[in-house]
Amino acid sequence: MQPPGKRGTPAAVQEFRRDLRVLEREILRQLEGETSCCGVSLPQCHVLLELSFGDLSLKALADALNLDKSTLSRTVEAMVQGGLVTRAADLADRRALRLTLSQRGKARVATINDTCDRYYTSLLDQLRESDRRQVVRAVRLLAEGMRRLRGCSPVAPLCCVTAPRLNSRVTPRTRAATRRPRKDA
Amino acid sequence: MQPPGKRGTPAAVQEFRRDLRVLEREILRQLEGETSCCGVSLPQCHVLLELSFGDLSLKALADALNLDKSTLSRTVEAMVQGGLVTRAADLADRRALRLTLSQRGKARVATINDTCDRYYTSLLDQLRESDRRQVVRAVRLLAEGMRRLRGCSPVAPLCCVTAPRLNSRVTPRTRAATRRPRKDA
DNA sequence: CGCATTAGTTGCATGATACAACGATTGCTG
DNA sequence: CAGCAATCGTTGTATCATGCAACTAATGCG
Repeated sequence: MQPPGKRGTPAAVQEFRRDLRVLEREILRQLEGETSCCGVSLPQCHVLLELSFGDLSLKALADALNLDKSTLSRTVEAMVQGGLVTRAADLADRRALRLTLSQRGKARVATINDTCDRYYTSLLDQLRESDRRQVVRAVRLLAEGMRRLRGCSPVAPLCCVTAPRLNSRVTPRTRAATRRPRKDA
Repeated sequence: MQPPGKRGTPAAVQEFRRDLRVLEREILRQLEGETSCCGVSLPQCHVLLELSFGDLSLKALADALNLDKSTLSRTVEAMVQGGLVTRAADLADRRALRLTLSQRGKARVATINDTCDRYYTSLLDQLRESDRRQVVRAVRLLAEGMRRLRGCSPVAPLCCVTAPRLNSRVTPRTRAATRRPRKDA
């Protein structure tokens, strides 16, 4: 294993990396659980939260969530049918839609936020007062930092050369042959 | 909007919630970019990292990643065909497989880690020395805290009553009718 | 007025996922 | 030991989320 250009990644960073990975998985798992049990999928949840800050067009929403407009179109459709979102014609630009949270949508947002807050409260309650302040501040710093960094270079011009993306399409028939070498092996 | 049982979620928690949400999205975006550009999907990446700590059976892997064994079976299949993972019969228990990283797999892990480290380094480099130490420590605390909390109660017995999960299956034909109210409206 | 652009919808294709049914193996229990 | 339940992995099937491409409607610009 040749460390590619590794002029010694500090051990601290490596530990940090590991911790962040754990954190990522935990956050994801938590969000998954919360939202799915609140009756919306993760993307739907993101839409709700985004709209809770103000009305948006589909395009704006797609940009904000970094998703294709077609994807959002369908997601929103489901939410309209579910009575969480209202889709009205934008009077200024009749191509565009004006997406608004319905009362039910707002209530749902409140529920989600409440659930999250309860979770975060019990999370922070585990910690000592000083640690708690530190954690709260650090998360802010981290979020800001990542956001700032995103604007700049994609960090890795090296990485994109390496990779012949795997194909997870599987030819089912040939598979069995690959498997266990029968007892007689 | 009736605050359901809200005996006043502290403002600090609400801000913390917002920051964590940003963080979550940023982490996800970052990971997505890194791994997809390293030639593996996110789940594949998780498999690589998990196996980098030691060989596992498919079952163990599925448990570790909280995924169904069928899902993992296919994911692993793709990685075997991609030459990243070796699938050998477990001599002790011939039902089980022994999944191992190949040399290429190990190299890929190294690449991924290296890419991540470079990112995290530049992330931390943005910060003042004192902040940096705080952030590193806080992430550890947070990760540990979430992990600990996960063992206990699922936090929310309330939330699961509220939700008639939306159906994102869409009847395409009726859709157009719902849409814009023609100019003459 | 025409033509490029933009917003949204829809038709595909694909990837990730879960569940159920199944085959092979193991292990326990009578 | 014979038989049956449990376990591991594979495969069939269904669903959801997603992106791309093609299309329609509307805008805006020359």
